[in-house]
Amino acid sequence: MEMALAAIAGRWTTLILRDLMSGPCSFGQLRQRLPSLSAKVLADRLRELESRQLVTRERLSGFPTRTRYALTTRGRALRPLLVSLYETGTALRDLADLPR
Amino acid sequence: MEMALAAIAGRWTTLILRDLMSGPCSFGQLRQRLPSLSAKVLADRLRELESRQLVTRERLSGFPTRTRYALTTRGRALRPLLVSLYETGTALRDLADLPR
DNA sequence: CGGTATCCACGACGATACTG
DNA sequence: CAGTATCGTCGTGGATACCG
Repeated sequence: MEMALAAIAGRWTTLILRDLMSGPCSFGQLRQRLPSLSAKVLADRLRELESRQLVTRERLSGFPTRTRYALTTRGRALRPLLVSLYETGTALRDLADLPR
Repeated sequence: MEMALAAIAGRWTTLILRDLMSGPCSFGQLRQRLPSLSAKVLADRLRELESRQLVTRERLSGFPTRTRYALTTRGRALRPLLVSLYETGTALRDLADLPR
């Protein structure tokens, strides 16, 4: 459990992973999908995910620079966990305030 | 996903929930199972879990005082998530350092 | 476009001591 | 036994400004 929690630790991390689940993204694309997230925090998260070997970073040639972030095999291994987070959230919502 | 993450937020929270999954516990029993956790932090977590309606607190009569913590229906709804955390952790361990 | 560099505020965590 | 009170530290997240 600690390994999995460490993988998704940090605010916004799960949302970034979710976006990458549907395919590689550039830095700017991620910013567009997560507008309330500053560049610094997004860069922090991506560096963390890279160091955890969940995401790869690839600089594309040309100018202006483009960067491509993609999930690794380890990163894709998190998909069932994200699904479980979603399903659990739904279950909690359905049980909100009603029973014991 | 935010609902589920909010439910398990906080250090030690998942471990406390896991212990309660196997049945109600007293404060002291939880301390025994989580020796590296101070009384203050355990009390903090239990108050949070209570306010999130995931755990109930029941004071038993007699002296010295005993307290019984138990999961609510909402709390039990977290079981699949804890299982998924465990399985994902195992999967990450199996993929450690090896492939892309 | 894709980031860094600074700086700050706030809150979580934890140690220690004490109490009904 | 089951907590509360107090206090300090440290890290995280965020705002803002700037750079190759």
